[in-house]
Order: sequence, then structure tokens, then C-alpha cells
Amino acid sequence: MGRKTGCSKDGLNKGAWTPVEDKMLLDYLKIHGEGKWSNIVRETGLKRCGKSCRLRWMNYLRPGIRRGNFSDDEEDLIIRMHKLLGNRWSLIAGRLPGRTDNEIKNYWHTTIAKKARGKPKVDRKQIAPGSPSGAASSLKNQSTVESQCTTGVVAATTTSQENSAQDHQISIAMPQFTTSNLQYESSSKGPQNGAVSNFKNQITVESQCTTAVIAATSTLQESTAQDHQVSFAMAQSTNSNLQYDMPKTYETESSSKGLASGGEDSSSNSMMYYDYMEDFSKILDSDFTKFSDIHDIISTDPHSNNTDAVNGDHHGVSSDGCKSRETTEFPEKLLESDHWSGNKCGLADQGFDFMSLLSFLDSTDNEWIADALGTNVL
DNA sequence: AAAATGATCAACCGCCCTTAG
DNA sequence: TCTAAGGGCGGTTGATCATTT
Repeated sequence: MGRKTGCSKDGLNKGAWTPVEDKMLLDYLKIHGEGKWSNIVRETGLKRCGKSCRLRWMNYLRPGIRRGNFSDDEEDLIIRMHKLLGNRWSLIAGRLPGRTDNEIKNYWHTTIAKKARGKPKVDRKQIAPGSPSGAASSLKNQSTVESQCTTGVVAATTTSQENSAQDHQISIAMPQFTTSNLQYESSSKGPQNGAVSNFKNQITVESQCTTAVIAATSTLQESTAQDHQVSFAMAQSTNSNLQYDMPKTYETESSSKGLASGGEDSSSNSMMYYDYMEDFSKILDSDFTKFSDIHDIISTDPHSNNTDAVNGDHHGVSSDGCKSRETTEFPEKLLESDHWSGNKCGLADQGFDFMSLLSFLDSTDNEWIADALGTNVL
């Protein structure tokens, strides 16, 4: 290919963004929404290439971006997700709402990798929220509830893009009963040909849960090319601080019964509280060992008839049967372990052995990171 | 106090995939 | 079917700030 990136044109600015540039970009996005990045340059006179605009928006200006130190639980989840997905930072970021792939990638290389080498992180900052270039914090509301966390949580985000594409995200938090600190944070996942959606709500739940987080992402792209993405990560922690997208209309409850609600804008967000002992147990009681079963249970789109793992990529099957771009090939350690009875392609094969994966993730074997880094274990 | 060194992270680069013409 | 443009993503760089000497 060797195609030009579009950022190599003369006359375009490079380097750090100025507050004026940020404002120009935000003003444009408020009116036109995301996408058509290259139009921004033409229509606003902003001397930045479309890619640079997108990057700035995605990593910095977008509502809901969280800054500051990663919690232990976030780190734990990152490590476990990395076990599962490798360097697929965008997928990992998808399980950590408010965190960008870039941020997680940086964190991995600067902190987690360092730990693997036996060096602790130097805490250089307690970052205040918001852009250093002056962008306002997107957080609008925050509330705190006390909860025994007896509910399992299913968060589903549906976003219509360009009328024909829809994304669905489903996250399930399955609480148990030890100490933790869960944060649920809401945002709207971007406008559709309309105004920029701001952060809608943030709810902090001080609860007594151990989290087992099962995150499932179902992506439906284009009604004519229905792809599905289903990925799961199990995070176990004793002090969790995780965030989930929630709609504005969300109401907190500490009871074991929950609710479902929809969002605003042309995208619809919905959060459903599943009764932990009833609805969620149905999932658990089912043949939970197959992703395909999970998907059947929590399918969110009646039009979807095609479940393709990881990133909705039907294309490019490699010689080992894994798909070319988004296929996850599990670590050799996993494949060799007694825990595992699935195949190498894992997520690309929605029928792989889920329980084996969980068993592997729960193991204390951290050699994977040493393998990845060529260094000592954590 | 100044220089050297290390750490962090925003931004860029280039590859790949998708889509439109 | 081919080509080019747009967009997404992971790897890398370099500016900036903190810490150490």
C-alpha cells in the first residue's frame, strides 16, 4: 500500500494541540458530530489532518475520558484482559470505560511492564480531570449510593451510526459479597449526525462486592453485513473500582431487583439490572461454557443472525484457522496448560471452552507476562 | 543550583481493512 | 474488479516534567 496518511500535507500543524484548535474541533463536532474527519480541515480551516482530529477527539476531548491513576482493579483487569487479548488495546479499552486505548497502552508499557521487571511505578502525578489545554471536564453529575450489591448488572449500549450501523455493548458485573468500590459512570457514546453528547451521569456505588466482570461486546455493523463481536473477560478483585457506561435515566437501587432504561439521542443506551439470584442464575445455570450460549442468552439485537467473535471480522482466515486481524490467539501457556481444552483461536471461535479460559485466568501463573516481556515475573 | 537521567504520555507514523466510485 | 480515500489500530517518538546526582 504505502499510502499517504493524509497528515503529511504541507501547512498542517503538528505537535501539541492549542486551546484554540481544541475549540475549533469541538465547535465543529457539536454541529456535525463524529466522522468525516477530513471534512473538518476543509470546513473549519483547522490546520490539522483528519486523523489528528480524530485522535485528539478520541483520546482527549471526547466526553467521559477519565484521567488519573489507574486503580488496582483497573490494572488487574488490564492484566487479565491482556492475557486474553494481547496487545489489542482498543478492545481492552472497551472494557474500561473512560480509558482510551492509548492511555492503557502507555500504562502497560510504563507501569505494568516495569513491574514485570521488578521496578515499582513512580507516582508522578495526581492528575486533575480535564485537558491540560483547557478542555472542560465532561462530568456533569455524580451521585453515590450505598449498596449491598446484590444485583448482577447488565449494561447494554446501542449506538446507531450513519443510520445503518449499530454497535451494541453489553457488560455484566456479577457481584459477590466482599469489599469493593464500584463506580458506574455514564456517558453517551457519541452523536449521530447531531450534537456532541456530553457526559450524562456518574454514579458511584460503594458496595460490598467482589467483582466477577464478564464483558460481552456485540457489534452489529451494517444491516447487510451483520457482524458480531463477543468477548469475555473475567476479573476478580477484592477492591474494584470499575466504571460502566450508563444512561442518564438510570436510577440506582440497592435492592436485588433492578430495572431497565433507555438513553437519549439517536443512540439508545440501556442498563438492565438483573436479579442476581434469578435472571442471572439462569445464565449461570445454562450451558455457560460456550460463548454461543452466552450470546443467545443476552442477545440484544433481534436482527442479528450472525455471531462473529472479537471484532466482527469475517474476513481473512489464516492457515491455522484463525482470522487475520482480530483473531485472538491465546498464549502458548494457556494452550499447553491442563486448564485448557479450547482451540488456539479462542475468541474467533465462539464455541471455545469458556470455563477453561476462566480457570487459566484465575491461575496464579504469571509467566505469561515474563514470556511477553522476556523478563522476570511480577 | 545545575546538569544528567529517568518516567510519562500526547501525538505521530505507517500498516491494514473497509468502503465508495 | 480495481483504485483511492477514509478510518482504525498498534508501535514508536519526542517533548516535558520529576527525580537524582
